Amino acid sequence: MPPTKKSTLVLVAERAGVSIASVSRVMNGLPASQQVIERVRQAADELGYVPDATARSLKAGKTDQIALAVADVGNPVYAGMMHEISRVVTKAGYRLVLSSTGIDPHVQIDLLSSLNRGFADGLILSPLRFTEELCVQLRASRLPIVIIGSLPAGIELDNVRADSGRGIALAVDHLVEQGRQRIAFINGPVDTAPGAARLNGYLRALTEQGRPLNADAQVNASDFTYRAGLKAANALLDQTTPDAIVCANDLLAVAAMKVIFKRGLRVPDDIAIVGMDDTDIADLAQPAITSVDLRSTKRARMAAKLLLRRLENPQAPVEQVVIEPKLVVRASSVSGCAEAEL
Amino acid sequence: MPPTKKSTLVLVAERAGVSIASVSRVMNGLPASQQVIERVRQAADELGYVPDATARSLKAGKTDQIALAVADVGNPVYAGMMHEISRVVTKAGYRLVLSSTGIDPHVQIDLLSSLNRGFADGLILSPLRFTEELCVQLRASRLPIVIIGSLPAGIELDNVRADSGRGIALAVDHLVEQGRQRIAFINGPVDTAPGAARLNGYLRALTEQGRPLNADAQVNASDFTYRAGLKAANALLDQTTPDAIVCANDLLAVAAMKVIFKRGLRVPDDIAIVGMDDTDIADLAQPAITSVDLRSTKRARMAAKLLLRRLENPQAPVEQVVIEPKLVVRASSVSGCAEAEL
DNA sequence: GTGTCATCTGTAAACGTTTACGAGAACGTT
DNA sequence: AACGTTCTCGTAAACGTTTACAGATGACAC
Repeated sequence: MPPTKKSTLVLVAERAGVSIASVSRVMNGLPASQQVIERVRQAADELGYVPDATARSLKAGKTDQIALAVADVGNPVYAGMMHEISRVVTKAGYRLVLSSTGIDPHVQIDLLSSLNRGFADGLILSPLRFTEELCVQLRASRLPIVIIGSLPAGIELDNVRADSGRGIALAVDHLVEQGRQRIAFINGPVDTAPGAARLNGYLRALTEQGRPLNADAQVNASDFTYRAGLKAANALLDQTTPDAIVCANDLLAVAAMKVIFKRGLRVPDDIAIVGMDDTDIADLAQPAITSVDLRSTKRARMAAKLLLRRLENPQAPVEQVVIEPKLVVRASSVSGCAEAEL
Repeated sequence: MPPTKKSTLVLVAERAGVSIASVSRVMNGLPASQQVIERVRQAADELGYVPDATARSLKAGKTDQIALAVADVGNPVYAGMMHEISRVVTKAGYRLVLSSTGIDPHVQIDLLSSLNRGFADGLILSPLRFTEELCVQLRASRLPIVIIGSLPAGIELDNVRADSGRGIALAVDHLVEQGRQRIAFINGPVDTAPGAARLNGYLRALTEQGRPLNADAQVNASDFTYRAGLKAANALLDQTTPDAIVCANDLLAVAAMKVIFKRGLRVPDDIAIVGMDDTDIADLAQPAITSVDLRSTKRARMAAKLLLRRLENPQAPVEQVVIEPKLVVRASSVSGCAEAEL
């Protein structure tokens, strides 16, 4: 199948009757006489020569690769982020190396140590949990790292995060405005960074609105997935009867809605629903789901740019960006306008 | 931020008072005296030594990287495939380099030529269109390539594809069985490989069922996306009144359903819907959408395994796998059982 | 004809590994 | 004591580039 064996500078040089240095220069557009240029071009064409990326990397001390590590490639939020990051770094001439770390922090630690082997020039990391060991490795890394998500104290890295607590507050305030009284909350696991922030935002928002905190009104799904959401929603509706549910992401929201329908209740008439992330799913659902836009593609773009900036200038001051969430109101939370909204 | 400068074999060797060959041997677990092992270990620890991936690649002639190129990372089908491929190749010790090629064949051609630079050991490619130039490059590649999707004649590469034409036929047959009379079709662009196969399947299935081929009953969305689906569905319903619609993927199906609702019609009572790909979206929709499962994760897994096999044994005979589609029946196509299905 | 300068090109070192080869040591056998 | 084995370890070459340096050539002015 391979038509010819791999050809190198040496082979091209022999065929062109010049030194390898000249070949290298011609290939890189450095000054050379017209005659040498032509002979090298021809020899290279005839041999189908392409310079070897590995050798070049070794010499140059850079790989032109950027590593991206996210918890779950299957999650549409992360998929969208990947897409955006891929776009930005590709335009800057980098390749993207993908790691799906899952929820286990150990995989991330392995990743960090192999990053130090220099297979990439930098890393964009979006960790769900921070263990002590992970923090140690983060501090010890010799290569630039940008974190998507909030950082524990004592780690000075470029990062960009959404204020998801504030996002939940937007949702709660909106529901209060709509006259909802019993606002429940379906969260993901609270031992993750996003889970903790969202819980925090929910409690704070209710308090600020002068609402009682009712333990029954809050359940935690075992994961940020649709299937976990079905179980959580059933548990919630077994133990209480809310007139609104805030969900920690859109998958949980659509699961909640499914459970509500199955129990013969209506959305938004009986129960209003608000999701989070503003993915396509919120828009596709029937009725369309009000959702807090955490600007995931914007965050992804910023993260990529922060990393590119640091690769250019390793001495740049650490930058920490917080992106404001935005509520996108759709039919699932506004009584009486379900049809108008469509 | 970087705590120490990068350390190399030479530095470790100096500190341990041995030769670099000994250090290399110890690091790779090759035989050495107890004394040398201990001195090297200690020196390496003190210096925080980790072997350099690039240098190792150059010497070994392999990168331990596999490239994956798909049209659109944002599409949930591809996201799921990526996830699966990532899982398989990671377990085999490879990293995954991601390329989002978009719909432009030129990006793929660039990718192929840079693949010949040797930044990866092999490639998994899922092209939407085959241009002549792409075929030339595919034939000329020195590195193993596995194609996901069907191949034009004259290209001998490992590949794994779904019989999506047959999938459409399954959908049509199912709808006929359900007593539907006017079965319309919302396809994607027909100048793509999947679009052509699906159109073909639709026409053949109708013919085999002895149904008339009605030009009005078929529209092509400009893309396999939700937004394009809305326009296509509106166009379709403006020009004809089907009692069933087969859609070339789930996004188009959910778009069609949205349009149907907006026009005050019911699913499945007035119009039955069948999608394709059997993504989460089909399951989440309300009502849940019957969908043809093209086994994308299975195809992805097979593709990854084919590539791993070829990397082990470059001489292995070319393998071409066709995966049979399967119809997953849900509420959107079965009259009167909408509630039962939930 | 000599000196200065610019321009082009080849030699060789370097990037950080792995590994073939051979030298030497340790040890047992005769 | 001489010899063969076995084991350990260092020397050096190799992987395919880039690039500092110096040598060669020619042009030009004096």
